[in-house]
Amino acid sequence: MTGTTKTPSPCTCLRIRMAARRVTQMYDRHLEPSGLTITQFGLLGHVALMPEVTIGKLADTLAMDPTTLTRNLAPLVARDLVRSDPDPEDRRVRRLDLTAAGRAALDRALPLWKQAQNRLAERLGAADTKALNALLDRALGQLETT
Amino acid sequence: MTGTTKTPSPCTCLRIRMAARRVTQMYDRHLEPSGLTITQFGLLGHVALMPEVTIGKLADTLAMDPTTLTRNLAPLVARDLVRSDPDPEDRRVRRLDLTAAGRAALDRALPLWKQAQNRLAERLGAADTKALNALLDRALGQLETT
DNA sequence: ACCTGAAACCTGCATATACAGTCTTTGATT
DNA sequence: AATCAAAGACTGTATATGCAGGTTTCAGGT
Repeated sequence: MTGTTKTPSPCTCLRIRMAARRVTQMYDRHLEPSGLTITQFGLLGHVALMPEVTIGKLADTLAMDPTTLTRNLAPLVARDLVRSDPDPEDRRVRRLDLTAAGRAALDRALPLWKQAQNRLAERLGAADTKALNALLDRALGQLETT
Repeated sequence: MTGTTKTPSPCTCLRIRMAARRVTQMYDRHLEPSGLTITQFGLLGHVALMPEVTIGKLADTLAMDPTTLTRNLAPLVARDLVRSDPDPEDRRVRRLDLTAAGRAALDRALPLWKQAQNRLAERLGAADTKALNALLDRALGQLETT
């Protein structure tokens, strides 16, 4: 008997965190056969689209602290899905890239992610899904650098 | 130079997680003088409104795994802001309550939370804030028990 | 009284998150 | 060339999150 949530909490932060928990769980369950979490899937996807990206740049793109990104990359690097090599031009920075195994893992996970995405849209309805995405995008724009 | 987010990521999950990170950071910074995180503030507030609540019931209300709630309560219990006593009627369950110190901490933090809340509404605009809250509430309703 | 299944919570493990502080490297200034 | 400030990433610590599996307790059936 879940489902007796009686708290019309006035706090936007709690609400968005609650929703993030639920949505994350849903995506993680769909992705489970791939051995990736939604966070890891997102990292692989972004590295695929941004070859040679640095930690700082990617962290900025993801609104994630660079130290958090470093830790989140660790299991992917350990499993040899992502390469993180120092740039010979500027040895302060590291350049991220997918390995062949990383590309393969991403390809395997893609249909599972699509399933989750469809499932969510089904639950929320097309209109609400679209509206939610738009609102979150606007919010992210307004909260840059906080 | 934060602020060059170029990813109109099609993934609702990543978006909501990004927004949750940003919003959480904002609230945590406002709450910092109180020595509470927004999570801890939320727990104190809910325990205040639901005296004698059990772990399971509160976890359900917050869309949070009971094991997560147990861990999140630990620092509050350690600092003697929350009491977590076994129910004599049914010794499987624990009953949560605020201590006097917990009540005081909550009262001290309240104006800081209000500041954060106002600040967010200011950034997003009144209309978007309202719309976002409503959408998140609907989403949470649709995602019950996932 | 005994067994058994379910309920409620906890522990072990792994990932996710970020602040403060540190180390290395770079580039600019003298 | 020596110095020094800043950039980029990592480490230490602490909280946040949830799955798998375990323990204690309770309620029902025999």
